[in-house]
Amino acid sequence: MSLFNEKQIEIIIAAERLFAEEGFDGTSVRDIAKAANVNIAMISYYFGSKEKLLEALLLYRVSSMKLTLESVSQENISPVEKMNKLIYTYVNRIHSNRCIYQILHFELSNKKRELNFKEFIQLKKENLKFIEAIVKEGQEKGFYSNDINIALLPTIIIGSYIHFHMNKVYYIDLLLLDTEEKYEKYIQETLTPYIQKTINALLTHEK
Amino acid sequence: MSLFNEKQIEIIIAAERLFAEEGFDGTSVRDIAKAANVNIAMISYYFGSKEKLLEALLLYRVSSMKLTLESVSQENISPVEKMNKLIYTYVNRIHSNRCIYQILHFELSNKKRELNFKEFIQLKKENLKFIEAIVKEGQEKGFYSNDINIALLPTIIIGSYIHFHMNKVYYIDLLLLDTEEKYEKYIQETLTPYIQKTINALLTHEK
DNA sequence: AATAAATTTAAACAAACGTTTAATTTAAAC
DNA sequence: GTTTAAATTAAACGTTTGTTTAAATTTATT
Repeated sequence: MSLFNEKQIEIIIAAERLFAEEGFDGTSVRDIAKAANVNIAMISYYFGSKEKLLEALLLYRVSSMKLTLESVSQENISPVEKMNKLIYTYVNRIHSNRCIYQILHFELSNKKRELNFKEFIQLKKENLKFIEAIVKEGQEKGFYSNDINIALLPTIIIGSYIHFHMNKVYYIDLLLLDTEEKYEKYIQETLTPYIQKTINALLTHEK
Repeated sequence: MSLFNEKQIEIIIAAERLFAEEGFDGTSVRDIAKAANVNIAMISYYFGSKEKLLEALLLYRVSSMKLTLESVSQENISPVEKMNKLIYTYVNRIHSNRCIYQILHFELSNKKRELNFKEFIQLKKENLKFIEAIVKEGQEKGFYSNDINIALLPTIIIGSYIHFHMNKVYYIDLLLLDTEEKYEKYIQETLTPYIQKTINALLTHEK
């Protein structure tokens, strides 16, 4: 059983796209109702308010983002390969969920609303544990340097991807990614391997 | 002669803080007028509209951000030291201008307003040239690998810093940075050196 | 088939929004 | 000191905002 019924999910999905594209304050409940093909009153009816709809959206997405890194850390491959797979999986997941990440980034750094980010912070902490396990395995097996700030590794991975995506307009201009296919291809074939290479270089780098 | 008079700059500065904290659509002209201690009508009087005030803010900040990396690339030090200094200067400048960067990141990735980002994109391209010059000098002198995607270097540098700052709430929790001093100190003494180390590892890393 | 509950609707609500007005005050020019 | 221009004000403008209402429709239960 899901937390939300079909109609509620339709509204959530429509709101997600609009919140990402226009911002929460830049989106009206009338916009959402039109995009979801429902009457304006349905948003209050199902969620109570526009802000509670945002909370429902966060709950819906964050809870669905759990448990994607666990399988990687249990595979029977070298720590270096594990790390590459983890970065690939991580970047892919953020890319697939880029709308909610965009919304989250705005809401995390803005003082307007008091939202509950505990679940999101918990998710980030759990992801960090998987990364930590792989790094420690790599250190024990002599692949990696012992002087690593593990807490900042996701900063580079996510930060690089998010910054690339947020500055899409600039990179389209600079790298001539004039079609959506070229943009997607660049993320898959250049950006992701580049992040993998960067993390690998950092982890194997000696003082 | 400045483009704006004192009163206009007061309004711009007040708007900058509010736009960063509450978002453009989350800030009303009445909020701005109150923060700048002027009558509501002064915003239309001086700038024409709220959106034109945002444009004025972008113009004001972007034009003041030019020419900070040039001096670094001309110093008589090794490419490795130059790169470290450049990253230090770069991160510091973004940190000092974090409000406008936050606004820019939202506006760049949002479809609501059609703003003129040409100046900002030009600034980024000029910064890239300085980075490129240092990397090529490092390659010629045998410090750096020849297999470097230079266009993506700022992605890591800025992306890591911005992501750290945007997720401040999370990092305060994770790294116990419970005072503003500790947060500032962490950026200076841990995050910036970490970014320097990462870039250095990537540049010196062999395939 | 009758009843009850859940869903959907159009209309209305007050509040807040960005902008404009026209009158007033302040500063500058002559 | 008078005239002209610039700056500032309070009030009002028409829209749009999120939310609620009460009636109508659909679905589920008995």
